[in-house]
Amino acid sequence: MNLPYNPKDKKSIIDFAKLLKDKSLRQVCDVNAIKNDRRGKGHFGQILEEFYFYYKPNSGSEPDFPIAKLELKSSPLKRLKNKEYRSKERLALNIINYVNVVNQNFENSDFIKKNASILLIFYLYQAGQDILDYHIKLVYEWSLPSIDLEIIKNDWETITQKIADGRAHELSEGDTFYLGACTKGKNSLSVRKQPFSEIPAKQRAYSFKQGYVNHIIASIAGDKKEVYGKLIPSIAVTNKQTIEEIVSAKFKPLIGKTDLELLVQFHLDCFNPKMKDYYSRVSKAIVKSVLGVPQNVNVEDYIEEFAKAEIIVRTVRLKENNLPKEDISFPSFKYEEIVKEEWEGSNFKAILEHKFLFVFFQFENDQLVLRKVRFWNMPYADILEAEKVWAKTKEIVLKGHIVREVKGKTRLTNFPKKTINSVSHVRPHASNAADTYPLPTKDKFTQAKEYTKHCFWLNNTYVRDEIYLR
DNA sequence: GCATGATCATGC
DNA sequence: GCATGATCATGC
Repeated sequence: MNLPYNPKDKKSIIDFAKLLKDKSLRQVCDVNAIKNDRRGKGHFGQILEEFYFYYKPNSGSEPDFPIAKLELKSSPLKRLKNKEYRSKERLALNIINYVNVVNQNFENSDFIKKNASILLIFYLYQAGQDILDYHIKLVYEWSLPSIDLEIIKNDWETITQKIADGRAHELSEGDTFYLGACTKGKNSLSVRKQPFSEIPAKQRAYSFKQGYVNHIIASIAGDKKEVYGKLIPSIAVTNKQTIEEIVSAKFKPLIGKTDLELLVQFHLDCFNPKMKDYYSRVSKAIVKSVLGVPQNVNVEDYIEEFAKAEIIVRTVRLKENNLPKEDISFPSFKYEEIVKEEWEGSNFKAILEHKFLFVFFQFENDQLVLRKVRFWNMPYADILEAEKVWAKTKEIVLKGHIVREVKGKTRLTNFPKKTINSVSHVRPHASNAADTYPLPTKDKFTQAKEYTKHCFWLNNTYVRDEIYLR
């Protein structure tokens, strides 16, 4: 068959791909040849390969166009309320071959062979729409930028080291910054062999984190009228220095100083100690000053490396006995959503697989002292513990067994308590009792169709033992 | 003193 | 108006 492009010539492939811009699959492919069972979620890329570029999908370690050394990737965009475009998800790359990778180094790895140069095709996802009608928005050839290479190499080595340690089954996306190891496969039963342990490991693929994909989108969209993400000033990660090292170095001279000393040092004189949220505001302001972030923006939105890695910054006040004064809350969950989720795709697991930056202050003679700064992500065993809390919560909502008893103004619930699990528990997270989300099942005890918003919390004892003291 | 339920304050 | 990060209040 005569191809409409030359598969040995990179430019020819890219030129042909550019014709996809502002089109849909229906407009460029022979739709009648596509079977109905190929039209579901996840088939966009396969249809593109088979019915536009005319080659059979492959999953070898070579790129899709081996001679031109070009990999083809398509991925969905979403549109925000403010009309800006963002990546809908992480960008999944090649499957990690646990057995082979331990004999490779970064430069000659399957990852580099496959993804050094990628032909990126971004389309706008619209719920309910036939995938044949998705609008193709961006077509671009992209290669690993040198500015990110050091961090990505570090990430690759972190993943490889864990496999070499016989801990492939404990991999988590939170282990790394830009390049993650995301689960891949139909469900948690998709496992494969690892070289230094008998334990089967979940199948995983390299992936660029969503925040990193947003950065790619912003850089390739250039000065387009439609906004595709944001370019953020960098804290200038210099060669051979990790994000951890840079941030630690910035905080190091300040460890042991009091909140008042730090406020003076950074000319932050606008905080009234009588304000209810004084400490959280002071902590945040200090963190911003240390990292060079203007006071009116979020750290996560301003620092390029934090945005790309989707690092979550949390400040914690410890009591003199090292116990955090409060547990740590997350956004409230919607009852109607959690009952439809599976653990693998759940919001809670997604949060727990993030990289966190914890900033610890501690009370000392009624003063607050900057004690420690720590990058952290949840170890695999603890994610399994959190899963129990999540599963129990889902079950309770599903059965409508939330309320156990009403005592005056207080309702006792069956949600997992702090004493049940070492990692996490469920508590209200609302403006007041009337601040509710609808229930999928009427509550058996109160007959209510809605219930006060709740969220998952990290136990303060867990934060003390596993994040602060460890 | 802590666990659990309830609520606050801000910014977008 | 509400999402988010956080703190308050009360009973055991």
